[in-house]
Amino acid sequence: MVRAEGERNALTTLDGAPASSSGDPVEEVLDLLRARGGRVTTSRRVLLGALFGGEVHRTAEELAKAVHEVTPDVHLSTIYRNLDELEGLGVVVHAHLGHGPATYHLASETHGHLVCEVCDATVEAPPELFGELAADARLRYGFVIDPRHFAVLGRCASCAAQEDHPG
Amino acid sequence: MVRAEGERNALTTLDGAPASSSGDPVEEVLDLLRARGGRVTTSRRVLLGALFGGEVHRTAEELAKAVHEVTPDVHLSTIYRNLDELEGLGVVVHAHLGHGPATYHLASETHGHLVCEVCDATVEAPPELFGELAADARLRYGFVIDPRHFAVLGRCASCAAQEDHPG
DNA sequence: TTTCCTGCAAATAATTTGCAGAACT
DNA sequence: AGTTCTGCAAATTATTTGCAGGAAA
Repeated sequence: MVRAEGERNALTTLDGAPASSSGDPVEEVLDLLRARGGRVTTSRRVLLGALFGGEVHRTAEELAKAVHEVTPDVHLSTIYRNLDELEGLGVVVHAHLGHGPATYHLASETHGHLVCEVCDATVEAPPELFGELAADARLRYGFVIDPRHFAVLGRCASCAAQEDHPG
Repeated sequence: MVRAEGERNALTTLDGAPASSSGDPVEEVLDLLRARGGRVTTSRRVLLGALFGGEVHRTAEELAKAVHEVTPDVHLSTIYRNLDELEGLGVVVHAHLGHGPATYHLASETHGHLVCEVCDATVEAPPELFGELAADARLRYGFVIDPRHFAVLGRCASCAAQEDHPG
């Protein structure tokens, strides 16, 4: 289940266009950004570096902390603006896992989330888990669920167990 | 699908104890509150009146507006505190439907939510829709999903249609 | 008369925005 | 040069909290 850092690939969700440059996923995204009229800046490169390495789910604040280890002067508002930009590019998605701040992750890391209301543990669930629900929702309501932007709340295994036999 | 106001019942989730008084659901909840050492106040009675009549999903702000039509001096912070109290009693639950403020509704109105990311429309989905997901989540992860505190994001029928044939 | 509840003001947390200067193309 | 980004400060939104007076039991 642990994923090596180099293993992550960029732009897999963007219709098969073979990314141009180096093979470095960060540079691939930066190329895309430039192709869309955006500018390649240090803060964006470092943010992407943080996104492609490290924990999957991170808040803007946590990403800022990672960015600051390389470039301490990047302002939090810049992180927010860049995450927004990257989301528009389809590279990043955010999700609201229970209460607290939103978390951001790579769009290529598509999954749903099961979030424990008691201990805040997050289980990443493969999209298949939602297949039946997706089919039913479409059939009954014409509703197309978004498998990426997802948080289902409840009790994780250990917290549920503790509630069944308290004390 | 439209539900007459008087039809709503109180305390259905609380283990079968037949509520004492008048049959008015508001008064039933107030009895419960008093039994737990709480005090029956005007702001609580009016808030419960608002919850038992009117739109199902409302934000604290919207509930405050409804309360103010009867008693204009109830402070928003009191609404929050009372909603919290009622949630502790199991009478009310809140859910985060996409972005924006939390919404509150009666615990007896149990359902999941399908929220459109484009137009914010909310479809109330019966718990059965999540049956398969609930079973799989429990089987594969030991995770017990909470069918009440739920928001699945995606595209509603009309917004999904518009994306398929744009323009 | 004791404990709980309320209004008010202020604090908090997460995020957004206006602006003037700095950096990319 | 011309547009886009950035840092900073301040505004916004949603919610919480401390406190001192007022009300329910």
